Amino acid sequence: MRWQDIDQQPCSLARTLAIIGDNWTLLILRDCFLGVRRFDDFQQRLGVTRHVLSDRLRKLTEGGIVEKVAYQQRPLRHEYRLTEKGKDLYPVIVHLAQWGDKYLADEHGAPLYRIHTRCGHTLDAQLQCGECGNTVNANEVQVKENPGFEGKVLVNSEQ
Amino acid sequence: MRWQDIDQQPCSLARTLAIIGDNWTLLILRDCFLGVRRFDDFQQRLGVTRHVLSDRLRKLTEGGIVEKVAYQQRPLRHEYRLTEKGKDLYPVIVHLAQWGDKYLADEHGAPLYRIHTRCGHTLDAQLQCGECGNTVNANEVQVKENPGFEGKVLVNSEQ
DNA sequence: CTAGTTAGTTCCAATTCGGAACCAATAGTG
DNA sequence: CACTATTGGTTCCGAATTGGAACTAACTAG
Repeated sequence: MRWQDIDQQPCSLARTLAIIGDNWTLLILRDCFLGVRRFDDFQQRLGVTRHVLSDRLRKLTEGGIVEKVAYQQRPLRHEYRLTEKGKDLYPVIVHLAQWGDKYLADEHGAPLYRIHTRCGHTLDAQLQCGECGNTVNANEVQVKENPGFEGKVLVNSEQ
Repeated sequence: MRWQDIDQQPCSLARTLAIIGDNWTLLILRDCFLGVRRFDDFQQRLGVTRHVLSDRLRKLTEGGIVEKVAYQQRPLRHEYRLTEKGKDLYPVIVHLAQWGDKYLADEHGAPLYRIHTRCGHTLDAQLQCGECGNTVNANEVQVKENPGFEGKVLVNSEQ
């Protein structure tokens, strides 16, 4: 199977990764959340080649994660802004960054840190259940199959 | 810049993505969390070619996210199991899947759903601050630069 | 002896990437 | 006016990676 056909799979994660799962896209989103909006700024910060950047931004735009907004006429120029749909990916970015802070930081420590302005502390991101409000541990989650999608899962044995 | 040099960047997210950010790896991790452990099972479920799978599993092993465990001698055979470090990526997987459930499901709905066994409800994953216990919104987080890493960030303007 | 199982490796053609140059539309400078 | 800079791309080419298929190694079962 080719990677570009991965969105055909009956899996929400696979379809999500078809839009944002390739090599540069999550880094582009990191920069979006840091406020970067312009083509050349992305290109210089990331060091990605211009046609790959162009391709990824096109896919993000088609996926409704960012939108092109004209910020001037004459000459017409656009910038890329996160949509609400795009902003909903924030927990993914935070958890990825925090995992890197925890496991991959060098002797200088993490380059960035995040403050939860509401409580004033460094953000310690946790997975929370919106129903009961408790912090969720991986082993407290049970995966079930939607009847109608049979035989695509494997939920057996202790993980 | 080549993708394989991305781990040189002073960014936790970039270094994380150097291990798990390429095309198939997050799908491999999805299957890990569903209990898949064996080479051929990964291969058949994902449809990825065998040498790409081999390469990705090697990187995950080198990164300490999974470990090879012998499950039989004669002939010696190994399976791949998530380490604690790997299990710490669970929030990433859940948020990616939930985002797909919300935005990309087709008429049949999401193929899988997750139950928070502690409260019995469908898991509604939220970003939580471990310090204050509250649910965190993206605009309640302020990014600061670690002094010593100057000029790599861009925290201006409303996102 | 033959077939099957499992975890890979090897080979080749096709696709994608990295690097660099180039293009279009316009503004600013001398 | 000519020349340079800015911005957001596109085009080209050689190099690297991928997809698909076949093959290998080390056994076990019948």
